[in-house]
Amino acid sequence: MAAKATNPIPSVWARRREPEQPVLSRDTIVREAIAMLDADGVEALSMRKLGARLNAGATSLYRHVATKDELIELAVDEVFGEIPVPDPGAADWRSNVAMTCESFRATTLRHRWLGSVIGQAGLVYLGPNLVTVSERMAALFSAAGFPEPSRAIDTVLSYVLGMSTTEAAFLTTVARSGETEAEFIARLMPSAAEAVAGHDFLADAFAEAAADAVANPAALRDQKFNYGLEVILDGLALRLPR
Amino acid sequence: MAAKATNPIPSVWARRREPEQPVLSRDTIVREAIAMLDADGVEALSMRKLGARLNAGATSLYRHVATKDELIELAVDEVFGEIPVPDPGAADWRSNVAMTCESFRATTLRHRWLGSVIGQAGLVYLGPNLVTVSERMAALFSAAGFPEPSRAIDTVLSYVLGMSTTEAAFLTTVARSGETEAEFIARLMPSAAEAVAGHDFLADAFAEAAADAVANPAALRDQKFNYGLEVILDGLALRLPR
DNA sequence: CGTCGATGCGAACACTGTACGCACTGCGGA
DNA sequence: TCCGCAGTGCGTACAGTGTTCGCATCGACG
Repeated sequence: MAAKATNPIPSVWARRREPEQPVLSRDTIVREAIAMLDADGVEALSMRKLGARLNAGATSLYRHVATKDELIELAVDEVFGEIPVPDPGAADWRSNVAMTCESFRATTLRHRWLGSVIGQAGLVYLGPNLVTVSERMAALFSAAGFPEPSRAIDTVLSYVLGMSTTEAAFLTTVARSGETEAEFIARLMPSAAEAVAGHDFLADAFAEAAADAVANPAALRDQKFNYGLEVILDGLALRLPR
Repeated sequence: MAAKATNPIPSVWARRREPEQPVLSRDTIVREAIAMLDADGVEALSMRKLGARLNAGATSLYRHVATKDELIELAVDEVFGEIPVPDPGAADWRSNVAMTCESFRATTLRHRWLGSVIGQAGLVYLGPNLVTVSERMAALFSAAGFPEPSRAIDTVLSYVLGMSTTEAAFLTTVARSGETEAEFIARLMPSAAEAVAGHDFLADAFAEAAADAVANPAALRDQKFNYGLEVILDGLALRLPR
């Protein structure tokens, strides 16, 4: 009874060697979960696989994390910690806000699962890192003299979230195809052309953009993002007093 | 061998009575899937339950739909068909675009799963209804004289998608709590206050908005949405020639 | 009447998240 | 020195999941 069948002779040599491994803790679990999410997307994260990566049984994780959803919440807030927001004095408010938005976008594209899980759960997390980002953005807009900083924040963040989530989803599809972005777009072209056939305005836009799209897709996405960002910053500027 | 053990005596009376039911077809499947998604959200949709609702076995659905993901794609495009886009001549371009955005938002809030599945799969669907919406929006911006209609479309749609996805996720959480929106917010207040404590700008904003938030949450959401929309329309207006 | 393509479906496979209870550890107190 | 205890890991099990496969049955057509 004292010795299991699989380990009949409990000798000194057989005891305690795992502690070389970094021990199971909430932080290591979250870190490894983020690594898995980055590598294979949100539907590839399973508690069993995550446990295996940590040399642990699947159900051991539940000692440190209440549920898989909670684990994902933790991962989301962890990732929000990667978004730097400059101090109000760093530059003019437009540059400061623009830089923050670029960082947000970069983070969303680096962790392409972010947008989709935010879409599922909303921004109701109230995790410390998200709160910090919000606070520092509020500081930016307040210093610039905006009467309703939180309105401005909501506007800007909604745009960035919507745009970069769409981008991330697209890039995920591309990655899954095993092709480069340009190859994928080239392969998509015929069916896209067919889809817009008969729709005059879209057909025009398609004809114009097609060449650039395969030539330098990433640059095109950057331009698209920046166009919308400038539109919003212009619109906000009109709301500054005087 | 001709008669199964479960149905030993094939009599006339036991034969063919289901055809009273509307027959299994792609359209009825998609329609019923949307109903289930609306009722219980995306993670409550399973092929077995959907089959049961249609008085069919789970695997029968695969005769009409290649995969669950494809079924969801079909559901998404179906729902895009609910978004009316006015003709360019209906009113001035600002009103036309604003109406379209309101419709988009309303549809996203009516089908609260929409945002989250778009976040997962992107807008690469190219379904006919999405194409139609895009075409008609392009017509709107072109008629107004915008030099780059598709850029304007992307900007506006990204904002609406981001904002209403966040809204929908929040409303889903509320619905799951069984409370009204105001009750839920009231219950959330203490932990929100704790989360923003020590963050001066957020604490200010919180103190200002707290009362309105419980008094009329829906109106507050409307205002928030319209603020951002007006910002973007202002920004776009600056890009009109002359 | 016989054949054929389309349709429905039961069983099975490989997974999933998670509840439960047992085994083992190191530590504080008697 | 020993005991008990709190914390941690994990094997097992359950109720589901999406999807494949092969068989049964149907209406239509030659």
